[in-house]
Amino acid sequence: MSDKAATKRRFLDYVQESKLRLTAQRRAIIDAVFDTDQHFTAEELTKWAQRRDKSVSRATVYRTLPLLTASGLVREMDFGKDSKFYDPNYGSSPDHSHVICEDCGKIVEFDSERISQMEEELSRELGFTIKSHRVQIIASCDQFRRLGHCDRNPKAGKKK
Amino acid sequence: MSDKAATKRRFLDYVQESKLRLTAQRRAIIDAVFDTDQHFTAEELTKWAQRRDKSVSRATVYRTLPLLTASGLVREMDFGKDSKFYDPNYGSSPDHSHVICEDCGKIVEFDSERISQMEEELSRELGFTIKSHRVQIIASCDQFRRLGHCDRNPKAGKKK
DNA sequence: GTCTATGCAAAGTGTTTGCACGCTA
DNA sequence: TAGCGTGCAAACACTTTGCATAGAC
Repeated sequence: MSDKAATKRRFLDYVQESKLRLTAQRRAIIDAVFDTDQHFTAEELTKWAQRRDKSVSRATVYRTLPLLTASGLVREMDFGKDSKFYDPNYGSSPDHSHVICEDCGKIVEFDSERISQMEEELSRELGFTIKSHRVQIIASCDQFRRLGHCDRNPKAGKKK
Repeated sequence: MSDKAATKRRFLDYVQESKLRLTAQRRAIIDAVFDTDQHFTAEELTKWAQRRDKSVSRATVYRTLPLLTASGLVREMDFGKDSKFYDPNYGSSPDHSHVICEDCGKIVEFDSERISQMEEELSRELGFTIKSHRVQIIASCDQFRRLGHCDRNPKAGKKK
């Protein structure tokens, strides 16, 4: 989990290889992305990046996000909420899935080799080649229900 | 799969119980929903419903969709596309998941008890009570790649 | 007759884009 | 210097909502 620095370097390499220019704004956005383990929205990322460089605009964030996902180091996710979420841990562990807690609002990652087994089966049965999966488990939080708060998310309860 | 009629009746019961009014528009929308096995968007549903009753407006469709999902007979799904999809087969088989094919555009359903096994494990490990899941397998279509078309979807290839 | 449901059009929301300018390579 | 990248604001696509009217019960 602490190979964030490596992931960031990998992205910088990607920028160079792709003959993209490393602008101050992109730097701020990248720093913001690889400084967190949390899943974030475009709006949150904008805020974080602007903290590092006030000149970063929403438009640039939106234009940079596809680069991040194209590089394979950030994954775009859709939880059925209003806006998309982005997962900065994709580079270090590409195969994880998510538990989304309705009570404490926390997104928890998990790995499961069972999913790959299932996919192999499906692949054979249905004549598809599996490219990727999106597994989201919606849960409620035992601790939250018991105690009214949850260690996983100090801010629990807030509704946006 | 042919208990569509039963599912529709269940929904009509739901409408009565909830003291909702059974208007001509709602009837048209419901008929349209339970006349298909396919996953659909709000726009498609509007079109189908209008074929039965020209007076159905987009607004009414959007106002009716929450009723359909609240009744538990239709599921809202988010495939990361622009608009949401709705699954009319939820009432008859609540636990299925989806394969979304990038080539032929088809959405195929599958059941897997492996998922429930996995969920039980997670529940224990993480202290969550699992409420539901959203499992989407993104695939490419073997037949489509080989033959340039796919039996699953005659319209294959069309982009929106 | 009451009060929910509707159509219309306007407003919202998150995201994308055209344009002229700025700045990296 | 060439041309990609940027901010701004307008444009977009989907969805929601305010309002006056229609119609189910």
